[in-house]
Amino acid sequence: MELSDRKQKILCMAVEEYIRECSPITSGSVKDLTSLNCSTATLRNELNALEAMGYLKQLHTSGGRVPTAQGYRYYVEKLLEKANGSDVELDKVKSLISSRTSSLTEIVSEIAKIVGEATSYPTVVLVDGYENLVLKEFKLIPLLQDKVMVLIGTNAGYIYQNLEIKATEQECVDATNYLTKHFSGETIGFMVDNIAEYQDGMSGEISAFQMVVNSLIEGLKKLNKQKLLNVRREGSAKLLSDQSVDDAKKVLSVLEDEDELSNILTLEGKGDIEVTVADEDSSCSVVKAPIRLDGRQLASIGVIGPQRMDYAGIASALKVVIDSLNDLKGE
Amino acid sequence: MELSDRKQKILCMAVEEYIRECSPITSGSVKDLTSLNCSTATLRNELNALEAMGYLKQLHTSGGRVPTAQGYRYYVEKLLEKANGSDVELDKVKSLISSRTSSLTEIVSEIAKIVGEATSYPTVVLVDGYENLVLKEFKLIPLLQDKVMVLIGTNAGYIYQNLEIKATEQECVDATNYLTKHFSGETIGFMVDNIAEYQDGMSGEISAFQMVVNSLIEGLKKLNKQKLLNVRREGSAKLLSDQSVDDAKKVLSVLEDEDELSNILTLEGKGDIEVTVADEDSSCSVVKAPIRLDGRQLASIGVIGPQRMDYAGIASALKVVIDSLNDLKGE
DNA sequence: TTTAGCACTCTCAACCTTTAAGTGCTAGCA
DNA sequence: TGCTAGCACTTAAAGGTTGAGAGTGCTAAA
Repeated sequence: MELSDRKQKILCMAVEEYIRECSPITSGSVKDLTSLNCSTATLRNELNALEAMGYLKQLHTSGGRVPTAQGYRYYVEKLLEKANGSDVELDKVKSLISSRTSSLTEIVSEIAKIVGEATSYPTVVLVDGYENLVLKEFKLIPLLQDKVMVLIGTNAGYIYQNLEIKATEQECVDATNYLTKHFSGETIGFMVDNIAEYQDGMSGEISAFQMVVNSLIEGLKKLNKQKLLNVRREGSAKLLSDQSVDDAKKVLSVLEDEDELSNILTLEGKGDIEVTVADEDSSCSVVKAPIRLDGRQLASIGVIGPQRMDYAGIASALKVVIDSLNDLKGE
Repeated sequence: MELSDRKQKILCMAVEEYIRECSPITSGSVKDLTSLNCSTATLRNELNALEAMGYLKQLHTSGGRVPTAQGYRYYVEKLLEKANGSDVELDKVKSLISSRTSSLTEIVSEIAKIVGEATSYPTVVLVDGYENLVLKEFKLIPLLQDKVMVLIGTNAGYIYQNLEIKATEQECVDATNYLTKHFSGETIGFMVDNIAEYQDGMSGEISAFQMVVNSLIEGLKKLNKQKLLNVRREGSAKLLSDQSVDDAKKVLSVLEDEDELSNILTLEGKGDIEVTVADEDSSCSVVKAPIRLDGRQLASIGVIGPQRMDYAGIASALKVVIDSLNDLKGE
């Protein structure tokens, strides 16, 4: 059922006002805050209708109305239709891009920091697998005490791995060359899936370095299952001032539970920005988006907060950031 | 002024009980909870005396007493005298030790995690400079796009650095050999301070790789000024249940302020475990300790909480962890 | 030095009252 | 049919009162 123009206007204004002031919306405040030329009685009828449709609810008979989860959702949908840029400091995003010499971990942490600071809400970035990273460079370096450090350059920064194996300088060089020759330009997923085949096809030339390569692949498989989670806690102290203790507690609990964060950040659809509004089932609201590079999804980013939070600001900040990242070519 | 045995007993019991139950101590509860054979009236006199000395205070005329900051401090001092081990999972500490292949960052994060989980309080580890790390191994690796990755093995894990310079394979090998020859076994501080001298004394042999070495030292100087801070938020949601909203907010604010955390973690004395009790000046309590390796201080670790927190449990957990680490020889 | 006894103080919870805000409803009007 | 004015009704919030209960300080006696 589609809402009349006036109902839409009233509902959106109500949600925004409630997000801002946290005080229930009354027929009087609607009259003051909109340019609608009608009496409070008329507005009361409208509010009554919106309540009957499930968008608003009264906390008690004579105390104004507050948005329901459904009301928030309606607002958020309208919002995403006309999502526009925001005042995120684009400079920061750009400097991030130029610093691609960093490790993936640093880059992820930097993205979380930028969004966290721009929105003043807790922000989580999740890299849930390295399959889609594109390989650019390999370096295997023998270290003291039978260890080998593997340095893998990708289109999204470097990743490191420590292997507990004994290998000679020459074996490392051979392995480096072998990997560079066959897998440069491919994704990590491709390499892990196809390495066996490559080795089968050249059983003649297999030598000592094969052991090194196998160990690396084993390591990567393990690494792939681990999730790289970066959590920023911007504004979590502020939650206590802005929200009921109960709501704040819910958000803080979620932030401490890494499994739940992973679940939350898993993207449902193929769209861009997705919003989940807290209701009886989910204890906090999330605005999340995929991070892509060269068209492949690498990670997802989510801003976590209570039901009453600044969806508009967050969504537009996220949009700016992920658009910048998505535009970025993995040189 | 020294307290009588009985006063000591009463005060310590009062603090412990208040930490546990968060309800004011009355003459009745003291009688119930201690084995002292005297009447409540006598105990009232004692409580009165302790109040006059500043260890306890009444919130209102007839409502029992709670410890003052001074009272907590007295308790904590007594506590540290007889600090004993706890049920921290020593296995975890040991597995940490065996995983010295990791990077310093990973090790620091692991220490914070162990203590955070053992105490259920927010825990911060601060590495405020790399001067005292002992150098074991160098590897300079030329990468694509005019970059050089520097891998420095120390007695406390590896540190990485990315240099934005152009260098040949041979220059990197030369630099690696040069550094290994002169500084293996020394501290990073020594190397940074003395490198100029070494170079002066051998102006004849200075060659292309000098540029690489200089760039590395510059980088290390910069790195040395940065502080490596790892913050775990264990139990920060629980704070909201256990404490007044105000106290919880204070702790959460501190956790968000990296500068303040650095200040807090700076050790005052030369002792082992230090405890600061929250009072008018400091908004939260801290139990902190130095992390040493081979007798040199590398970092400090602190557990942050409200005034009313489990000092005994935290102090003993910290003691176990830092003793294990201090015993550790940086092979 | 300790104890028993007692008057005193203060919080807390329950209860009531008043006030002001905001509503739903109805009847009348465009 | 939609809008409006008016009015009775509801409710939360704030303020005040009360009684009960817990715990104290003080005093006099052991």
